[in-house]
Amino acid sequence: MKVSREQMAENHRKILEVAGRLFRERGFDAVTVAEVMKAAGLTHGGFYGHFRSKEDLIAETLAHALASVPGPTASLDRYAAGYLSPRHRDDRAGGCPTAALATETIRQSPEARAAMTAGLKKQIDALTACAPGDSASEKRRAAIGSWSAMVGAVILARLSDDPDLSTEVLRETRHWVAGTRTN
Amino acid sequence: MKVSREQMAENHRKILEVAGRLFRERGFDAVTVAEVMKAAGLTHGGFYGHFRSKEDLIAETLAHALASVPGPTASLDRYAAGYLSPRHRDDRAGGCPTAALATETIRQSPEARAAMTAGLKKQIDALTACAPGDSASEKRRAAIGSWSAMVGAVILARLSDDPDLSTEVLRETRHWVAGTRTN
DNA sequence: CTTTAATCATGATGTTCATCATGTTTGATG
DNA sequence: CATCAAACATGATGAACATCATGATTAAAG
Repeated sequence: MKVSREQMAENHRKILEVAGRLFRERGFDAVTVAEVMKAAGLTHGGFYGHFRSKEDLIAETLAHALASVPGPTASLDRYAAGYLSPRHRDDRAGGCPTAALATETIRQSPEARAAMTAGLKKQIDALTACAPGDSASEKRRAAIGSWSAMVGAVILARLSDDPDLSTEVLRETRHWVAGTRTN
Repeated sequence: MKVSREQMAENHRKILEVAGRLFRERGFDAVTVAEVMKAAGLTHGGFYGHFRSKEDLIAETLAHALASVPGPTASLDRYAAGYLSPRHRDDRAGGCPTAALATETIRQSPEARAAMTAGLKKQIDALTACAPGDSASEKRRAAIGSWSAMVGAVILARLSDDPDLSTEVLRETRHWVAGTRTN
């Protein structure tokens, strides 16, 4: 059952798409290759025509997901408001790959970590461009500190089983980031 | 081969200890029950005399590890300097359980998440006590924002495969946390 | 239109693991 | 010191899963 060149490219993209959602939702280990393929509308046997291994899928999926996520454009505060919203907290499958998979990606393949590192650099640069500060180094410091706080806050907010504490972490971190000295 | 009451308690403690290190190092899924028991100097069969299941072990291990980790005592800056040190970044097995296991604990049992939530509350309270600020709410905000930034920064620093970027994230976040308006 | 080879489906295979069944030793109890 | 049961060891068991082998279908190329 051969398919057209375009259909194959579309299948490949679909696999990355559903794998991205499944991984963010349930983690790398809990998601099976067969499950990813099924969610993509295919059978598990065809997987190895697209990827060398599950490890390979993970690395490619991370690169794809990090490239798809919208970065900051306007002000840092505006971006933080969206990132630190309950909406984002509750949408693991569609949200920031870093906040969803950070601690487990540390133990993945060098390729997976490289994809994450590239995403981190891109994000810091984008945040630096719209960060407050009088000098380039001040802007970069604000970008790095704010990004650390945003990622940490979403992770902590998701971790808490106390809804009040969870939203408090988001809200207070947002105000804290906005209230940083150099604005 | 029955052992004394004290020996059994010691074995139990040892299991929690080695499980804590192994989980932080390699994650929940990659560590096997047999491996934990072997590292504790026992065989895998005896495991179910101590715990109902692996899930149970995870929850108890988290509670144990979070209780063992030293919290902030002196100033917030002083604590941040240690937490955001390369030494802590490079010691996953012995470092902060939250920074090591946060994103995967979100998908664990309610008991495991409850342990993490309790740890988070304790940490926020301890940080609030030594945070800068003119009012109680300012102190608490500084505690929450700083803690989010600290956890996020260690996770990002571990994620990066670029050593320079990694230490930059730690250093800049430390200065950024120290330079917050209310000090 | 014929040939070729790529894409996917179906159905193993072998391993890894959590969990359990059973046996053995020996603290604890009186 | 005799009994009992707890704690651990040894050795299954059965399920889950990544990966592979093989075959069918059909785009693509000439």
